[in-house]
Amino acid sequence: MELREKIEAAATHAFSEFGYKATTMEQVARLAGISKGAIYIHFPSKEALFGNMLQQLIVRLREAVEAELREDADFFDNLERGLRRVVAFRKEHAVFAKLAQEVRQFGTEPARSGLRQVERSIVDYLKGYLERGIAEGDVRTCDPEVVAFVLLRTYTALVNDWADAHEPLSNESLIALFHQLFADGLRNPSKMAKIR
Amino acid sequence: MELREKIEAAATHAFSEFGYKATTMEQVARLAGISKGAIYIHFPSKEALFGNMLQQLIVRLREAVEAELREDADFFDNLERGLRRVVAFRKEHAVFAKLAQEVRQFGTEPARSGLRQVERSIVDYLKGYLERGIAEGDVRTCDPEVVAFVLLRTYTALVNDWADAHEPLSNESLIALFHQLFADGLRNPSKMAKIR
DNA sequence: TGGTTGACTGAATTGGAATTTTGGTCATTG
DNA sequence: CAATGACCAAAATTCCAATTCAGTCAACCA
Repeated sequence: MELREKIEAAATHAFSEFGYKATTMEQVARLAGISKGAIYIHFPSKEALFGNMLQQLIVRLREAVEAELREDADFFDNLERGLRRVVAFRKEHAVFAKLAQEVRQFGTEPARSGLRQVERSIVDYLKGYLERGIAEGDVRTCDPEVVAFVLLRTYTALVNDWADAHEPLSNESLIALFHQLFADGLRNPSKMAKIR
Repeated sequence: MELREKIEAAATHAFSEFGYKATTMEQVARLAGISKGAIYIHFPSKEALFGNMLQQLIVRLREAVEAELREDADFFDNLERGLRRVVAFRKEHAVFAKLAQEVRQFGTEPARSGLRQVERSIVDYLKGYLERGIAEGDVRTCDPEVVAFVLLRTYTALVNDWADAHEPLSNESLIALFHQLFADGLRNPSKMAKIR
């Protein structure tokens, strides 16, 4: 295992467990079995190490989702497949929840801007995916940027905030809810005649 | 004008402008043109004064929305009417945004629990409204509690957070977006055949 | 001698003592 | 006797000393 990879693994572990500000470079070094100075041969700063981790997580998540998609399936089928893969990643994206909590509690600036960047990546990805859906005629014409934003925020609200005051949603309920809300809408199809 | 009403008006004004922790009882008294002690004849504590204001705002908002609803209109028409009334309330519900910002910045506990209560009121109201929509057959069967939660969170995300990184949405775009997302869903109706 | 270390530095953060502000009370007053 | 504002205890804020920690670099090997 390359030294760089050892550092990356140690950093991911530490940041995931303790958040940004509570993990020290000393700690990462010890976890990687090297000294603090050696980290700086591979990464110029703590923020760079952190950014690198987020980048990698995003890439891994995207690759996992993409492996799940089917060329021949329609947009909503694939949305469901992707969502199913994402919720299975609980362990991996617990970091994001941890960091969000840190931002709420301490306002740690690098954690905040890191999360902003993660949000941008995800919204951009969803946006491109929606654009393809529209081009192929599966999705109604809409502003893909806003819709992507709403999809992500709905997901995080349901996964992170809903459980504050309710039983947490099972993965299946979450997927069913998304399908019901966004694919088909709330309108009762047997009353379609009532549309003005 | 009753003394109590004067105090309420002064409190609403102060809390709206400065948030919870930055408004002092002295200040409210001065704004109401009375002395600090006099407030305590009508309200037992600062928190009570604050809670009273939130309560009133909620009631006024609900009444304004309800005045807009039509017995003979279907669920989604009425949702649109209500939403239109709510967005016209910008001035009034700026307090909520102000308080949310205070909670993020300082974590002021009374502001946090006040907002929790406001959220509960609104979700409860939406829930009842959804239940009627389901009973009357306008709305597809669904869990009204989760859906109410998602509707509110989507609204606040679009009104409060979307503008952090984009042009703010016009009232009309917001209403159109809600209609498109939740009433009809994203699925392109001309491809309905593709549903498995 | 190139790669690694860990003592070192200055900037940032923390803890807590001293000081100020403020929610709430109540004897006094007009 | 309704209203006031001086007063009190508690909470918040301000300092400042002590500590922590990101990042550096002279010394140290292998």
